[in-house]
Amino acid sequence: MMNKKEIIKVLEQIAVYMEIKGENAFRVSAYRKAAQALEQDERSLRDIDDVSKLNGIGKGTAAIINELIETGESSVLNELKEEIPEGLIPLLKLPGLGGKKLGKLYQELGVKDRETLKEACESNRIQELAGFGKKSEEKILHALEEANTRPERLPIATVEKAAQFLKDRLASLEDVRRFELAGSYRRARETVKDLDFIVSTDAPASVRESLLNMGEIGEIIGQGDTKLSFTVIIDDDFPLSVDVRLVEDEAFATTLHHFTGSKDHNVLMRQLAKDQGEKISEYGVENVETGEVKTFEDETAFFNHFGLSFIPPEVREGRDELAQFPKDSDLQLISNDDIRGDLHMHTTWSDGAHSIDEMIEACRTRGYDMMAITDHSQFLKVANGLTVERLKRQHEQVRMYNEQYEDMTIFTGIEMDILPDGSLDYDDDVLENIDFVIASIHSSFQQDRNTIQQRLETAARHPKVAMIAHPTGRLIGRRDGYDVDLDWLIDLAKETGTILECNANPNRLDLSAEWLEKAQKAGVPIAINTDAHRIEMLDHMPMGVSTAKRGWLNADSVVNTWGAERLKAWIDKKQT
DNA sequence: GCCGTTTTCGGCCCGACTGTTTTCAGTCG
Repeated sequence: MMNKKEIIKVLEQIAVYMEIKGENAFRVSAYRKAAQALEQDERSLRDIDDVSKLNGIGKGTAAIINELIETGESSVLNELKEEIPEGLIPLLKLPGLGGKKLGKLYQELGVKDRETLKEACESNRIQELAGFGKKSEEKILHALEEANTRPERLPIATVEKAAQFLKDRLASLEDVRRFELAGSYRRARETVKDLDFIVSTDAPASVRESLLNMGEIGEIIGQGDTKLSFTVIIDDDFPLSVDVRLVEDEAFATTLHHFTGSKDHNVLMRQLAKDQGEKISEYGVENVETGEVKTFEDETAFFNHFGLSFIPPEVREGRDELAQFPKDSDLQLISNDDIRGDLHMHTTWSDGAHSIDEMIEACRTRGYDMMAITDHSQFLKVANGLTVERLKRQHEQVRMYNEQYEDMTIFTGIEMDILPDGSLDYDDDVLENIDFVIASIHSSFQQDRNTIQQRLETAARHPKVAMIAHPTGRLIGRRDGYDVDLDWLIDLAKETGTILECNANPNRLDLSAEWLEKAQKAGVPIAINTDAHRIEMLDHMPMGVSTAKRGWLNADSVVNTWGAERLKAWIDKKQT
């Protein structure tokens, strides 16, 4: 029997094949919408009695889904596959090639995969085709070469530096009135395709000039009056695509909203506008009857115009955010201002770069009133993990600092390894006097699910273990986590009163937004921590908060908002 | 293909830019 994920994939595949076949674009997107409807429904396939009741799934797509459930195959997809070579599918990802053009290349030149496309370019047959030319041919060849070297989406951690560089650059330009980084970066997706900047200026030509004269420009992809596309190369790395929109200040809010997306969110907003006789574009909201265009000072005013309150970019995914944020909404998603402390960080005692008091001062600067010093335990020798003796000495120091600072509660802590054999790295009597014990896995990732889960269960059931850190162990774009059933882990955390972490390091973001959402529903408290190994890494906190927002977490689900006393009471409760 | 007290047909978000044309289709976000 096919699972939901596989069915979603089939529907999306059908859409892609139809696109190349040259089917009506609305028909194509109907299949995508059906896939989306399935994806956004939280229920498992078994719990949905009639798929055609879902909004976006009708007679046709329901028949396909039911056929898949019954037979594991789709006759529609099978027929499409007979008709259209599979090798064409990945070619759709090449910039500049859509379904129409690819269909033509297939029909007229017999292009059926990368190789035949390359040959067609090299034998100069493409420029002969109506609608194509010399430039198209060169672009396709170029795109084919690029596709080998560049991944499609990049983990946000890898674009952080370039994003900061461009922000600094724009901030330094006199002709820039205000600007913002929009797109999926602003929505805090885990990976991004490019960086989208919205820039308010009265002198677009000057800003364009300044940007294009930066030394870090790779190639200019396109430029018009309001739009500028180029690649930047920061750090001798790969080229990263950047889109800049230059707008007059009165259009800034609507342009920012438009290019923050998501596409699906924009569609919802535009339908809402249409229902009240208006039309949304980058430039404002037009009254269809009078043609009058209204502009807004900021996004809040824009949302208010439609009877909504400000919808955080992180939840603009075209789900039910419009219904969740009416003007008088009392829904308070977690925000940066709610965070009162950071409960996972390292110092020079293990593999951190700064001393205990340097970290304390850094946390005070960030306005916190609680924190935990959590170095590595003895098992992690490469990280200079603390022996029992060193641990005790460190904690004496931490307690001393805790006495010293009246405005900060400093918990003694440890990030204790869960060993490959399933045991914990310290004996109970060592753990006895520690305020905040974190348990985590740093070794033997390849063990089977059962073994991994036994390790996690030992930790979660231990009365002194307050939290499990980076619960999946993944590194985005680099390493999958270990094998764990997260539904199981969330149930276990709920049963044992164990906090789960949302690790704010942009390489991790672990748990991810979708699991945070499930954890909150189950009533499991979440801690958002930076796992900082140096002072600057404390500034990853907003990435964690944004991830939490994507998971619709409210402030009360996040222990960082509780304050030291309430947190301590929660930990104590587990031990009794 | 889906949807609907503006409903069973005729829409389906909207606009910029490119390369091809010589007024526009295709692609993209």
